Amino acid sequence: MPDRVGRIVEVEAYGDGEDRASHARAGRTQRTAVMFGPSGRAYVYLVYGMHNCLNVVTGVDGHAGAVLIRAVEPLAGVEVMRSGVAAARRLGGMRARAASQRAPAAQPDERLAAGPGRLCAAFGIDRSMTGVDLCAPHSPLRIEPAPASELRTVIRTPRIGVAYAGHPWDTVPWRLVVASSPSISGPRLPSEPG
DNA sequence: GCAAGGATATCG
DNA sequence: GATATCCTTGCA
Repeated sequence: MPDRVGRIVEVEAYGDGEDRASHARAGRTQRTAVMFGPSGRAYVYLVYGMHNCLNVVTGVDGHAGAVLIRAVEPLAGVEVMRSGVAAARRLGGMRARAASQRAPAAQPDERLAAGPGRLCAAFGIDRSMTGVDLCAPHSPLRIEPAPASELRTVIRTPRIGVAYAGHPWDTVPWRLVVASSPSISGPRLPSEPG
């Protein structure tokens, strides 16, 4: 029985070298090698020097592809998640908090993993997880299909934080969101696609 | 609105 | 070997 369980409520798809927003745009490098391997493996990278982001490798072996997990709705193990998030914030926010003398704002349970960096902190995911088989029964990190009774309506939007990639990569609707979830990232949901 | 933070890809 | 850049976050 895993100590932490959550429902994935927000993802983004990233392609191969054609996709200017994908890490695979530079071709196969040491960092992105796993993106070119068999699907179902984890690809974890560090962004902005402090946040880990979890991806699931997709596509045919030999071709790059990944799905970034952007938000998870906690279902079990909330206390463990909370301690993980608190620990990550101690590392990142020491200076700012020392200046303000204030305790960090409390996070409601449903927001603990609302964001790619936060879900990694909540689940204790870092780059050492890269290569883990997310489909294997005994992996430390697993993704399983939800029961039919828990299926949710999903909408599509453009991806977040990829303006640098330019047209059309900053507008392709490759972000999939469970709009009804309180655990999605960002201040609020963009307008639904027409 | 913006700084923090470190690995990475790219250049010289 | 140096440096611009980045699939973010939390505080001002």
